[in-house]
Amino acid sequence: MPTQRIYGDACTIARALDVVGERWALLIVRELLFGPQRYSDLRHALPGASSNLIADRLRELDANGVVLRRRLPPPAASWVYELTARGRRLEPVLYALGAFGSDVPVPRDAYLSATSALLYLRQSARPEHRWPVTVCGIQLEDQPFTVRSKQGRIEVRRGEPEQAVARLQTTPWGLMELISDPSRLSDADVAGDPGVFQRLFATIAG
Amino acid sequence: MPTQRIYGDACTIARALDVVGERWALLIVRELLFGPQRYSDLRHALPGASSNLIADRLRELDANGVVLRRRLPPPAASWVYELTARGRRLEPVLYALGAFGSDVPVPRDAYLSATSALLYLRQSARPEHRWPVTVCGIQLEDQPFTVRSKQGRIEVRRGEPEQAVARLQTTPWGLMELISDPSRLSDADVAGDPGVFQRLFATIAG
DNA sequence: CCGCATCCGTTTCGATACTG
DNA sequence: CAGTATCGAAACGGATGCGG
Repeated sequence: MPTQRIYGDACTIARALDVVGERWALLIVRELLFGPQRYSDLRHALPGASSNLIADRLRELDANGVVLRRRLPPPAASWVYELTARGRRLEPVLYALGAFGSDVPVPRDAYLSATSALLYLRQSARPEHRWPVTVCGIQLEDQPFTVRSKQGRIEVRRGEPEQAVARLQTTPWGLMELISDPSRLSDADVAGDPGVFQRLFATIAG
Repeated sequence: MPTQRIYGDACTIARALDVVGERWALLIVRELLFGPQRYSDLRHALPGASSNLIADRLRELDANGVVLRRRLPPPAASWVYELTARGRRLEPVLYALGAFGSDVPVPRDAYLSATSALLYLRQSARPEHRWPVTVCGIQLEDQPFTVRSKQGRIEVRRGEPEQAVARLQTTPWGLMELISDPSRLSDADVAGDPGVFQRLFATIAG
């Protein structure tokens, strides 16, 4: 049963929290940033959230126009949740929270989703502006992502890349380790040119 | 009794929410943006929050280095809460939320705090860059604020201005009305040059 | 009066079990 | 796979109490 308590405060900050202030809501939005996800994908990405909570939040977010429940084309025939245009307007909120949270200690035995690891990569890597556009694939626990470094930025989206100069397969924590110590790339599961990842990860300070 | 639940998620977004994700936490931070506040001031600004909630949140925020509990100098001798440097790092989070929340409908019978009204003014007024620095005072329900328009921006802080070219006294909702219809300034309680407010409010579209 | 603490009914959360 | 159903535990919301 979705919650419906509100702050009763006219401030835009409080009104935003009326929509995404309940527990787990913003983490569900986070998981949808790089593309649509099924209910079971969300459960896997948010192992600490109970199933009814995720279902309730999705209903609320749907009712508030933040996410959309959509049926996949025939062969798949399952349902996915994806961000609406309004939902994507939460991106700056997530980035601001991420900047604040970077010096909050990591809890013991913390889980790390594939999306979270790639958000970290996206946020901290600074490819040089003069580098050519480069497309590579990163697969984290069977979830394929396309990573494109382009004009000083990184774009990430779910799905296999069409043509990639390199592909890396690892886990979310494995990716974090490779980022903090790119020399381990020599032991990693890389197809194609490992130098692409070497150069990209080397732009990350710390 | 302060809450102790955490997401157990290594993502910086989730870690931020471990600190400020509980109900009312970010609204307390909002109320401290323009200067220190006493416990009773916070209760007045957040009438929907129960007393134990505010006390619990302040303890949590204190324990997490977001706010500081400080004794005022002798004549006053009371306690105030103020943002730490870390707490001020939440400003971008609040602005991002405010931007998202601006198209969420205002709840019925919503309350509006003095801070919220001035955040709206600060966020939407666009004084022209060539205008001279102007200091005015705005008093909202006995709470004095100093508003300084300066190089295309507005700075707000709690307290009486030292020397102001104009002073306005009204309520938070009264200020919102004056912003939406500056012609009503002729009926407002203004001392000094009303043109200052006229020009400032006229820069707000809508 | 201020600054909380305590009490208590209600809501929400978290964990697990269950169903179409 | 995609959710419901259930239930104990925790958090919230409102009222009241109480020492300084």
